[in-house]
Amino acid sequence: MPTIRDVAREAGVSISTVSLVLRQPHRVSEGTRVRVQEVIKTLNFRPNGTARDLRVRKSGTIGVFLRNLSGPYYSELIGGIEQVATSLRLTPIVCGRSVDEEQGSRRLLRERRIDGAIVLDFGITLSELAEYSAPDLPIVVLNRTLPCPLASAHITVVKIDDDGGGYQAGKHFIDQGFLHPAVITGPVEAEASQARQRGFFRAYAEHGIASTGILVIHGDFTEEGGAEAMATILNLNLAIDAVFSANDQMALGVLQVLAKHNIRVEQIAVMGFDDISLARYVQPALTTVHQPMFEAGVTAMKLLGQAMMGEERIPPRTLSTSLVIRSSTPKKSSSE
Amino acid sequence: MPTIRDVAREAGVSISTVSLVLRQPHRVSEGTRVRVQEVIKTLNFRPNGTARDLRVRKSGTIGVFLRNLSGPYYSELIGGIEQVATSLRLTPIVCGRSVDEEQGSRRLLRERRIDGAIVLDFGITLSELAEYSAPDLPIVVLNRTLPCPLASAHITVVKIDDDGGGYQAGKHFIDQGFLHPAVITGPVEAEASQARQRGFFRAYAEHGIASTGILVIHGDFTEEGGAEAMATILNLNLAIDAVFSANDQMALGVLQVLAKHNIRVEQIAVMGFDDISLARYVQPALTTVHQPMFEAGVTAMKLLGQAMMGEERIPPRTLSTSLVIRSSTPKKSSSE
DNA sequence: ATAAGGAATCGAACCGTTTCGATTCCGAAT
DNA sequence: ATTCGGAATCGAAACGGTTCGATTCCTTAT
Repeated sequence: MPTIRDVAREAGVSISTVSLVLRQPHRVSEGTRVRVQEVIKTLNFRPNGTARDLRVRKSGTIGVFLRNLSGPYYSELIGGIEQVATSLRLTPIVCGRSVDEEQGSRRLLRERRIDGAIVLDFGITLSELAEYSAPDLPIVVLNRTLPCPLASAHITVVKIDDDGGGYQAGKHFIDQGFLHPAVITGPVEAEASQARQRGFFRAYAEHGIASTGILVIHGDFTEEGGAEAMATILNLNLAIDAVFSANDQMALGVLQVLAKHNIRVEQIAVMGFDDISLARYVQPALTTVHQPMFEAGVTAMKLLGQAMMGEERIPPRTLSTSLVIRSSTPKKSSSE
Repeated sequence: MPTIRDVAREAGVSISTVSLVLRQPHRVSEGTRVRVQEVIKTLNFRPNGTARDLRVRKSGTIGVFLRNLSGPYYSELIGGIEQVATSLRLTPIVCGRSVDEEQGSRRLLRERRIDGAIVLDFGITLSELAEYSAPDLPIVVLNRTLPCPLASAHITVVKIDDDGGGYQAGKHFIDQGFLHPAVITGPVEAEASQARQRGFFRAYAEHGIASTGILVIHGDFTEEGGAEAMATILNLNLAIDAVFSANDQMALGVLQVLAKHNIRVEQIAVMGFDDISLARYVQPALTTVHQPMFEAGVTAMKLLGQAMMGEERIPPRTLSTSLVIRSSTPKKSSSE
């Protein structure tokens, strides 16, 4: 692999001239410029990015850290990020959950191989992020709440209005006439599902139904977990007429259990959260709360861009959800 | 951000000693070792990866280049890659399709920021890859055929047996009694779909049915494309009893059109290819040919690992598909 | 007491760029 | 003829680590 030195020698100019040809061609006379460019072509010289990074102290690269790479859920998010990143001349590189402490996302952060990061993987704690973040390595965190005074001047939060989404869900249930719902929430450490549940309760509270009367059971955000939770609920033999699941995946499990017991959504309605693409396809199609992932990607990347330009203490953004009504929540026939 | 120099000064040792503490602790006496480690901790020193990369001429990083980040299809592949990569102490970073020539995957390749690559994005041509590949930057390409003599000593191919999969599909149709199939294939430039179609034809040929009697129509691998293709087929008003789609996505579109026209799979059976997770969920559940993506990831990463150890001209690998029979291909009732 | 050998530590070169300040060169202005 | 100014080019110092060979310092054998 030829270096800039080889090119310089071959073209009979100094190293700095070659560099100039590469970065600020207008500063070099036409004669030498074309000569150098020819040598570059014939030697197939490509400047070493690592060396450049070291010298200019940045990489033109940002990290996107996901929990796992699955689902069109993320692909939309990344689509949004990429759209903005391209216009900022930045290359996003994405990493899945880092199992190994020494590899993956944490390594990129620790070793400063990136100029910024967008973090969704909730396996990376806020205190870790606070430690890694710096003026030249700002971080945007998705879907988390920061302890009240911004932990670090270089961390920005973009979140979905989970509480509002939960409220929309509750409101919709009430509108359809479901007054005896049960809730399948996520793991306790998942802030998002807490908020969803809170909003859901609020809607019912406004309608005069106290949360104390609503059964809550914890799931683990997986399909199987949702199924188990639903089975547990059925065993209790309560008079419920609807189930709100804190994410779509679990709602899928709920639908399966219901189908197995020959219970129709007219008897027990089901609602999810997220609007994963599967939601549209299952039978009956799942009513759910849509998360604006593409918009989240765009917003996150824009804010990261600003932070990379030096802006500090960027205030958090909250994006609104929207209701997607499908067939799993049919209006309840008049009689209660 | 402190550098190794700061640590050295603070700890009263030379730079080389600090480096030694970091990389080969056993070579440093216990006393200085703990002292240096303490300074590292208090200064919160983290070695700069870029500087290290430059010196040792590698990054411990490999690129995974996808066409788009969507779909659990890829998440399995990446799962396989990550599993092996971790054991090799390598960090995989994934990039979507690079729109901009100056950004994304191409930049990582060109600027040698990675030590190896696994390429699925068929937007990157083989000749490009041949140009980028080198002893210290081997590449594994998925699902492509190389022009006969290996184009480069540092490119390895891992592919799915598309032809075999197509054959399995054809065989299954025949077994179920469908003797008048139509085929919805992919874009002409997609080698894979050609091979699938070829295998499919072979099965029928063995059963005495010539490919000349089988209608073929081109789709674009999307759901809408599949729907359009199916609509076209229906308009022709032919006496077909089954449709083989070169991928699941298009098959989904086919199912929708069929449903809209109130045609049941008992009249026109449908089969896809890929086994995306949706296939299990649609109504009726889609019979399809499963691609071993996880295994593909594992294989690709293993071979890349070998190539990175210096092995050259690694022969291509082909992985077998398997049939997943669901409800979209019910056995045809005796009468033809 | 001295030589030999091993452990601990160090100095300096090096990786491949960018960039700042200096130098050369040339034509125009005085 | 001399000075001046700008354009073109260059030399050398970074950037922040790793690593090789040299040096220092002990301990042990002679």
